[in-house]
Amino acid sequence: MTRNRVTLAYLSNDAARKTTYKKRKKGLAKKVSELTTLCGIEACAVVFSSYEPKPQVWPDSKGAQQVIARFQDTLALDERKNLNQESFTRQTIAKVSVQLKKQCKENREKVMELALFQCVEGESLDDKTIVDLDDIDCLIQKNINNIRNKMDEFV
Amino acid sequence: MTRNRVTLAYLSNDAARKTTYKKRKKGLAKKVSELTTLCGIEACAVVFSSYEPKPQVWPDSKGAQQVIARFQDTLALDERKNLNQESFTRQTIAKVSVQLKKQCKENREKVMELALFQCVEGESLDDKTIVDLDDIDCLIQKNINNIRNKMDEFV
DNA sequence: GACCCTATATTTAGCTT
DNA sequence: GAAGCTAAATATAGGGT
Repeated sequence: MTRNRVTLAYLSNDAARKTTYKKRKKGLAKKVSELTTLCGIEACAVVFSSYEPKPQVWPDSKGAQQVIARFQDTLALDERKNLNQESFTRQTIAKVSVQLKKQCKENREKVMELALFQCVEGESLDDKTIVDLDDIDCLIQKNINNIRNKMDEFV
Repeated sequence: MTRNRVTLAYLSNDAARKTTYKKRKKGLAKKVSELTTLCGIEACAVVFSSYEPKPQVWPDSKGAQQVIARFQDTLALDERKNLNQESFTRQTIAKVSVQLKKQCKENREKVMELALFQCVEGESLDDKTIVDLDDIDCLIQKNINNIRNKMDEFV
């Protein structure tokens, strides 16, 4: 007698698939039951098949519904946490964005002061040493855009 | 070495319970996975324990949610069917109740005819053979009440 | 095809490290 | 207390009825 050497793939033989389904369904139910009693925990399983008109559930319809309700509660909770996390991140990014703008403005003013000072001193204006204000504007805008993109990841 | 001889009851030993939980949780997950792949069906399992902050679900959160959604759809459908069944039963009982009342009325009339006939014939009225109309009323009322009670089971 | 049987595969309790 | 080991228990594929 050659015995089982499972290949763990979809059983294309209809009859074999059905018998295996029935056997393993029973086994699964037992495992769920044992896990709950041995460990004193809540568990459920739901199985749909074309062999039965209704879904098969363990420990029973009501018990499964209770476990499912609890599961969905945790999902809802996670959702809220994520929303909180998201709004927190948005706020943080918004704050940092404002600070950056302010800082850029201050820097720009300092550069202008420096340029003015350089003019007053009568030194010849070297294009390589003097910072181009348009370049600074461009950098500022780039930074702000980066921050905006980061924010958009959370929308 | 004395090996396992399971009693299939809550494991009061904390450490043993935890290791058993971890092992059997893994086993359960495998069983769910195997059942779905071998038989090409939908299945899920949900487990709550104090060993993990979140519920453990298979095949994964999304997959489990799909199976659960389908399960809850069938529940809703059953609910609707039951409601239909209930209203059908109510209607049937109401009809039968009306029929019974009518029948009782007819019976009462027949009894009255009989009593009248007995008087006309001039026979001495024997209290034991003549039916008491109040008793009949009482019986009719009892029957109607019984039917009402049956109806109330479906409310 | 459903149900039982049993050889074999798989799971797991109790150890050990 | 996690991770690995192994004997024993359990699940089940394949076969028979």
